[in-house]
Amino acid sequence: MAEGGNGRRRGKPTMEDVAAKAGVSRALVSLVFRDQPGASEATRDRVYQAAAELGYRPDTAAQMLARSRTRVIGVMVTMRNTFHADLVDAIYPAAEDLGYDILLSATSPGRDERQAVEALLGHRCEGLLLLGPNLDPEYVTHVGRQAAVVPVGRRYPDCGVSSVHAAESKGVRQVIDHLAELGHRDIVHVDGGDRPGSAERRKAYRTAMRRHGLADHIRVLAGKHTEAAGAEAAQQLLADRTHLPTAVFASNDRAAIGVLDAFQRAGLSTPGDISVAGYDDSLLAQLSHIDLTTVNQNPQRQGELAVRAAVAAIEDPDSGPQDHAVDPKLVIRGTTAQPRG
Amino acid sequence: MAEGGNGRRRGKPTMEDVAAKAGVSRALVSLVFRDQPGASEATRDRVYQAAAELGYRPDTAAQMLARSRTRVIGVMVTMRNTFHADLVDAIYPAAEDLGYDILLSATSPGRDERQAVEALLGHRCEGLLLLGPNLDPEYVTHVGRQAAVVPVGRRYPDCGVSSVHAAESKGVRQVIDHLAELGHRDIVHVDGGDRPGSAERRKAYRTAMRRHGLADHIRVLAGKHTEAAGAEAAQQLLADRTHLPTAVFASNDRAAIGVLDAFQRAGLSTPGDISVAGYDDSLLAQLSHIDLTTVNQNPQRQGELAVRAAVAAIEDPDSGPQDHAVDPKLVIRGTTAQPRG
DNA sequence: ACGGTCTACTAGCGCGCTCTAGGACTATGC
DNA sequence: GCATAGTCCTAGAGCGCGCTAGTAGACCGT
Repeated sequence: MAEGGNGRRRGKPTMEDVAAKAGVSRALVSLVFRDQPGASEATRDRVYQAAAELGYRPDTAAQMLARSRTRVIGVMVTMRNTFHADLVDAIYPAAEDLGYDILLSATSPGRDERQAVEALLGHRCEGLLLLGPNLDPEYVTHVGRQAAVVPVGRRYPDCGVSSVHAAESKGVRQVIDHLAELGHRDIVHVDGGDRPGSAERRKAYRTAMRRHGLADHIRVLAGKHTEAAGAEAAQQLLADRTHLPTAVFASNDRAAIGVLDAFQRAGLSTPGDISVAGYDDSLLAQLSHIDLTTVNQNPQRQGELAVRAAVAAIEDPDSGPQDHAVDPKLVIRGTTAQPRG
Repeated sequence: MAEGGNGRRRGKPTMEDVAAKAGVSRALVSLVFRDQPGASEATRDRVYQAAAELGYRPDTAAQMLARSRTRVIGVMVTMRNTFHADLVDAIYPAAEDLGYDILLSATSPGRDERQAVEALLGHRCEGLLLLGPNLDPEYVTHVGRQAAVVPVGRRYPDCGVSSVHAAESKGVRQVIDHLAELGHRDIVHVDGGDRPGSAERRKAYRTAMRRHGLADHIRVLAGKHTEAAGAEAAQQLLADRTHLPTAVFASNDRAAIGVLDAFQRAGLSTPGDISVAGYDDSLLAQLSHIDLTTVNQNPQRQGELAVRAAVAAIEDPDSGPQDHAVDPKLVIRGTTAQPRG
């Protein structure tokens, strides 16, 4: 090994070592590393120099222990969810800005949400961002007493926790407005079953339809947030061709893609024969060969707000829970157009 | 608040509190929680009881500090990568089996791989799994001296680290064997540029073609691992319809989907007019309306092996680096069939 | 009575850091 | 001269836990 010096894995340098090397006390090194006043420029440089030479890195575990604060925010995510990925992209820089560290814990088949949350609590997270949680309110209330919990994408009223979510009704309304303005009247909604947000979207669909005087055209098909469910709903529509709607609004992009696919297989063209809109503005929707009209939920802003809400709750525990509704934005692409005739 | 007792966020119960409540010493509580011999059944029960009543949870930071071991393995992931999601699914249970904790750190636009790794090192990870890394060998060597590094999906020879990856050549060979057996001779490869694994796949394609006596039919189109790149390559093929191949093997699923889409738009049917195969067996490939023949890289096994390799290196630092090649498996779906005529 | 060997437990140091209290030294005012 | 203030630094007490060394008591055999 052509390496100079300590090629050992064990016995990493500590503050003590740095202090000895720089010829100062351990406390002074701590001071310098925490960027606190009370050390001369010259000494600071010596300390940094010594640290660099030793390859010193502060021990997070010890820091956490020593300050009773950990300055860590845990995030429960689902790896496969691209919306979560967008949120995480926003969460990291927002947390760094406020001087917090981020810990990710994934749910997956074989690792439920509770396990993911427990792991984070074990790491003494002061804040806990739950992305698209499906936890029961009792548990959230319980966890909310141990950390500043912020569910994202779902509200937990009466749990005493802040939350961040999209203003579903506004997004849905934009979709229906868009379709109605194009001249559509028969607009069917394929819903998302019991997934977070689905109930709100379903309700908002009904409201928006009524607002356009289309109450008689309200039609909701049971669905889920999967391609298969979307395709199945489309099959249901295709079973009675005489009553085909001119537009379908699916509760999320994946379902919309299933709908699209089923129609195309049945020989219908989009948006010529039928318009389709989704929800989420996922990467899928953006693919050029899909080019789906959908609703962007502004994950950037949601992520940022979630971090801020958590930090606010951490640093002032007496501040009550806050509810942040982020305005979504309609993204018009190629799957919606005027109805035929 | 209709809650009984300590609704405070600060001042979480410690081992001391549990000990006092159970009427034993702190050391005994520690013993019980570590599942070590030396405590009677009755006392164990009392301790657990007291802990439950107080809502006690061991402090990970303190544990890490006290044993000089942290028993933490950090994982660098890219959230949007579904293959990484599959790996993580396998990593969690494998780590738990061996008594290790998992910490996830995501790369994202605005957070490069080094930052993700540094964050993990700050948390004193003993092991470091790098999923699909793009780091330079010098850095990997450097980090390898501080933790047991295991790159997954890419080899770092001469860096002194173990690695886990798919046996690319075997996967590619299976694809070409499959296509050749169906009767294809004009098999074009759309490569993946400089992405990890692409060079191996390109080379393996050439070798496999020669093995089938198809050296004269070798044809590689420059690509990338995106739908757009796949579509572009397909356009290139479509430009000269008299020399259309009968099959296309893309370097990953996303590119394959781009190829598929471009062909379908051009009025060609799959697999009737042309067969298409991908690589990865991503969720996309599994969608019923895509139904892509592809190669499964066995993420389950790769994740498991990666954890084992890291633990092996941690617990016996003198064990040399090991290279684990995981056999991939061809998944035949609906986009490949006998060539027309 | 003695030592010996169990089992069931406790005392207390140290992990690497933060942070309060205070010390040493110089500069300034009167 | 003395007090006052400011600057740069150090001592040392924890943070919550793991773990080694050791103790008390029970039981055994002689």
